[in-house]
Amino acid sequence: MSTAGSKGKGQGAKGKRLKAAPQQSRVRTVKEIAAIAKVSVATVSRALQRPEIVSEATRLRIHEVVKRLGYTPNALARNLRTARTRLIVALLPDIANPFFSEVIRGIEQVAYENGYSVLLGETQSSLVREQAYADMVAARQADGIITMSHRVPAIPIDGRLPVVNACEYVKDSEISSVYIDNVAAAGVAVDYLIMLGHRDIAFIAGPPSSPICVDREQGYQLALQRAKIRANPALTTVGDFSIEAGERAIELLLSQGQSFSAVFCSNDEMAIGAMRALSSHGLRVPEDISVVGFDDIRFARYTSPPLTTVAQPKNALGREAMTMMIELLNDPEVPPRKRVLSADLVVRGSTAARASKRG
Amino acid sequence: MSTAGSKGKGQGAKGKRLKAAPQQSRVRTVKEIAAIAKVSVATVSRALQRPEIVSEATRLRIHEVVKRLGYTPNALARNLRTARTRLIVALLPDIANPFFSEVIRGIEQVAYENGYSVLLGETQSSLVREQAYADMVAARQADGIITMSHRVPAIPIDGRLPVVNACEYVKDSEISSVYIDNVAAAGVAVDYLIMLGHRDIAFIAGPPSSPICVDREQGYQLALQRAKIRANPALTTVGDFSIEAGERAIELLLSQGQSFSAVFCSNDEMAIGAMRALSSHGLRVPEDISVVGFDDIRFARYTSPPLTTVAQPKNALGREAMTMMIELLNDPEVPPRKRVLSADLVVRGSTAARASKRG
DNA sequence: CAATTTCATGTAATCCATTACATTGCATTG
DNA sequence: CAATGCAATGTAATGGATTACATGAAATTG
Repeated sequence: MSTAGSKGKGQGAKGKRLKAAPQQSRVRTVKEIAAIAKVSVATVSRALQRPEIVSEATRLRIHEVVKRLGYTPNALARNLRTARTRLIVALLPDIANPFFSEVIRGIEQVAYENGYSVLLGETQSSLVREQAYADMVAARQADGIITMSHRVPAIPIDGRLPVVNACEYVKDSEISSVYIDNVAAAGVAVDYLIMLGHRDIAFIAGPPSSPICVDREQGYQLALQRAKIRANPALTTVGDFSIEAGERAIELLLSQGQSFSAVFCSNDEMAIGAMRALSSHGLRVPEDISVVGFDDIRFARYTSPPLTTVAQPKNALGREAMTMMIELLNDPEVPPRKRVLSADLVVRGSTAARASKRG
Repeated sequence: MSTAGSKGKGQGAKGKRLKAAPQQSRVRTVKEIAAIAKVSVATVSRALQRPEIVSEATRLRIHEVVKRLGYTPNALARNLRTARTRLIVALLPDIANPFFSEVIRGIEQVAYENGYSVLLGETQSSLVREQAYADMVAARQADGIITMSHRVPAIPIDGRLPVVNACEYVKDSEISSVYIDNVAAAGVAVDYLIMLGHRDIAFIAGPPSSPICVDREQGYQLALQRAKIRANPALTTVGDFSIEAGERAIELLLSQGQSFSAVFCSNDEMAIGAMRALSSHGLRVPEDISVVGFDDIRFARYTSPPLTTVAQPKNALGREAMTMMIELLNDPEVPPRKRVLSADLVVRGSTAARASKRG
């Protein structure tokens, strides 16, 4: 069932080496433009940077030449001089993760609107790679870093670190962060399950190294307390945010003979895994077990049943992070901020009132 | 159900402007390192670039100073001099698309392994943005472009364009491309449906502007011909690769009263949409209708039923594209190649033998 | 031992645009 | 009309590294 596979062929047809066609169009420099337009390089630069301070006649002349020769100023030279690259590193563990890819989209949008570009910093959770990207800032190849992990990369420069934290947050009060109130959001989700009559609510946590996971767990605990439900520690398991982790968590609970009528998961992937594992054990969602996820990734509404989940404002998180970054770069004196966006519970088909009788 | 929202406060507590703490650690330059290590700047540069040509004593001395002062060479200055940025733009319509995000991951991996970084060029299919990223190459802010669309961005430089095409392909024989044989791959999928006894096979096509979509449709047509099945044009509809498009396509077919026992979709999202629409009409997959997708995105195996689909080697496509790009940058003389990777049909639960009797 | 390499290092040009400072000419003002 | 200001443009310094070319010393060769 494999559909062929061929190597590229060797030498191209006319593989002679045409030595860059004698086409008159080499790479241009200000100097050439200046010479042709009969002005100094300074004037060319000014005509391009701040046209209003150049007389109309010269300006038009220069622009004509620039256009005719297709001149584009060398960004490297400019950046070296101005000490700004207009590049921002977006540091994230995994670009294929649907949550992060939505966030990065928000980042990209605001970046584009402001003349910045985004450098992809996929770390695969490796500290080495994280550091490698942080070093790009030190090497002045990027102006700042938006990190989606809970670590603040060490950048050996002094003064204000050009770092903004998104989704996750760090204790460091010098670092601006955007995130949601995970304790509250998780609480809302669990409140809802309780309202549906569930009392034995399992929790699939994320890696405890990340503060947001701790918060979500705390939200879960607090919600139970509010409802005067004694939390059963055996109902809490830890996963790594993968679909498989969700499956394993359910397998574990079932194999231990735990009794529960609902599961709250720290992210949607684990919820999807959980739903799969449940149905493969003949348990129906939501009739037998209700499932709630977290994030509201693109596919959450297309699972069957559609997943009830806490919707993070993914795009807004990204947009806001980039906005803060630009603010910070424009004025290193602006005080760091911790910005909290709101998250909403989206009720879909994976949750239902607790069945009158059942484990 | 909303969880708070707060603005940052105005002036910071000690908002005086501390004039970059007297901490002795400013940004360093070769000059300083050279002065401290009592050598010339050339020697420092050499000690860092090609340590082997510097005597051991000096090398160690320089490295010691570099380390002690935490010196990182200014990448902008280096890039300006060497005319290389080691940055590659990855041009794609949508980073949140799970197919592309896997490809870009492959790109990122090879880039990282070779000391390159990836600049995210999300275009939202806008020509303006596509051009904006292409211009970054002209401005020497990036070394090349890997495009995942079927257009070749216009870069006003001469000689070999530093462009590689991934997933899609362009006619231009001067541009290297990596892709799968879409005609064959689609054919394999449809052959399989035919083998299961299906004869009325609907096809949900993608945007005809893209060559790969044309190819997939052709593969579908050819497979029918091979089986001597007269293609029913009414069974082919066009979508835009979105889940909603898949739903709409099915709605349309059903409302027209078309009869079919299988649907082949040009991508997985549309297949997911199709499955939803089918089941919302009380049609069971695969008992009543078989569904086949294309791409094998991460979630394909987690739909219910799990989706039978043509698995594109997403990571390999990305890796290969970046590999070609590096080759091309290292030697602009290497002839352009068209590299075809193999794709395999992955049979899961959304396909079954045609029911003995049924529309 | 003189002649020739080789090795290690230094000097200075170079990459290309930005911009501080200098200059020129003209208009305004008292 | 001299003095002053401003507008337009030019000259040259600057950003920070890389590297071609130059130099001196040590090693090799005949």
